Amino acid sequence: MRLVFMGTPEFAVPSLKALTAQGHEVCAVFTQPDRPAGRGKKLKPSAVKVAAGELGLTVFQPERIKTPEVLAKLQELAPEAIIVVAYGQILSADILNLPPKGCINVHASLLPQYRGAAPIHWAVMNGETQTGVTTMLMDEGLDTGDMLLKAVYPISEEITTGELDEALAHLGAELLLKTLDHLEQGILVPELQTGETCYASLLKREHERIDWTRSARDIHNQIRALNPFPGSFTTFHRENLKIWRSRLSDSPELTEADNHESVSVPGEVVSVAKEGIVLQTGSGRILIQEVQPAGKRAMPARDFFLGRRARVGEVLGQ
RNA sequence: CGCGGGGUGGAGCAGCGGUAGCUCGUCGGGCUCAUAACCCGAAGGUCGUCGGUUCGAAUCCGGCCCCCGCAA
Repeated sequence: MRLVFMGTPEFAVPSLKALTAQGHEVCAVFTQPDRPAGRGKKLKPSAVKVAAGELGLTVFQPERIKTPEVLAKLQELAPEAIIVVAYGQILSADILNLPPKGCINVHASLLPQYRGAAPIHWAVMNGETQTGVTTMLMDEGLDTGDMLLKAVYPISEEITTGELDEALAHLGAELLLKTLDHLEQGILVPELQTGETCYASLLKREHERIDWTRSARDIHNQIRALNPFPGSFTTFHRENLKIWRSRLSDSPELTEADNHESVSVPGEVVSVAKEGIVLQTGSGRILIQEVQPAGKRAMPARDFFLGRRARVGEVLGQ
């Protein structure tokens, strides 16, 4: 099928590669313009731009997609369908109506749950036990189009957003191929989104700070939800400290610490063990395994606390 | 030139002008039914790099390389 692909981050790359590998004709790739990123405000190309370059595809990076020039270009390209995977710009009705077979979007959640920008982060943050990917026929709303196909994926207790993102990116790519296949066969049955919906908004700085009065499970979910980006943080000795990895159960140190009946306040260091350090929370205790102090690289929590001479009884987040 | 922190034995840190120290790890020995616990001992460092100041620099000054936090 003759297609135009629109996508930006790493999540979209497997879909793009799958399309070309399957023999679809990707006549153009649209992605966000290179943005200043990293320390020196250097311009950085998007993951999709890099992949498209490797595949030898034509790339367009309009600052705004909703211009007459871009519309004219799309008309000239005359795709049968436009594939959109985490592009980052809202398409106008003119574009949505342009391809005869419509605009198809791959979204990283089981719609109508977690519409919006950060569906994976929020699914993990909220402690969901499963999520998935959905393909839909785009309309003018935010992830409100009629659903085409879905694929379910479990969220284990230890998986991080980064790991889940990668898994769903590949699952999404497969689902996209299947969707196009069914589309060509004419056996797709678009399904209206009904029932309970929720939105996954962009993360804000306050979502990153750890509130030690919450439960150990909530905090663990937060930590893995924000790994590998942007990270959860707390403070120690008045410095910011990112927490990258934690564990709830299956730890001798944890169960042993739980047996002590000592009174601890949320955020207090209960013990320093081989696997990391055990902290008290508002409900239960959590093992912190990997941390990163400001200006340093990530390191085992044990190394950090030994080097900084942390003691049992000190309190984080103050 | 966006703001800022840092590069010291295997790891994490301290030292900030006078021949390098702490915790952990490692190795050897001891205690113990046993141990990731405890005790004794040992090995291991051109202090990122180049140059300058000085009687003398990890420590002061300048260049370069590398790592990271914030902001975008």
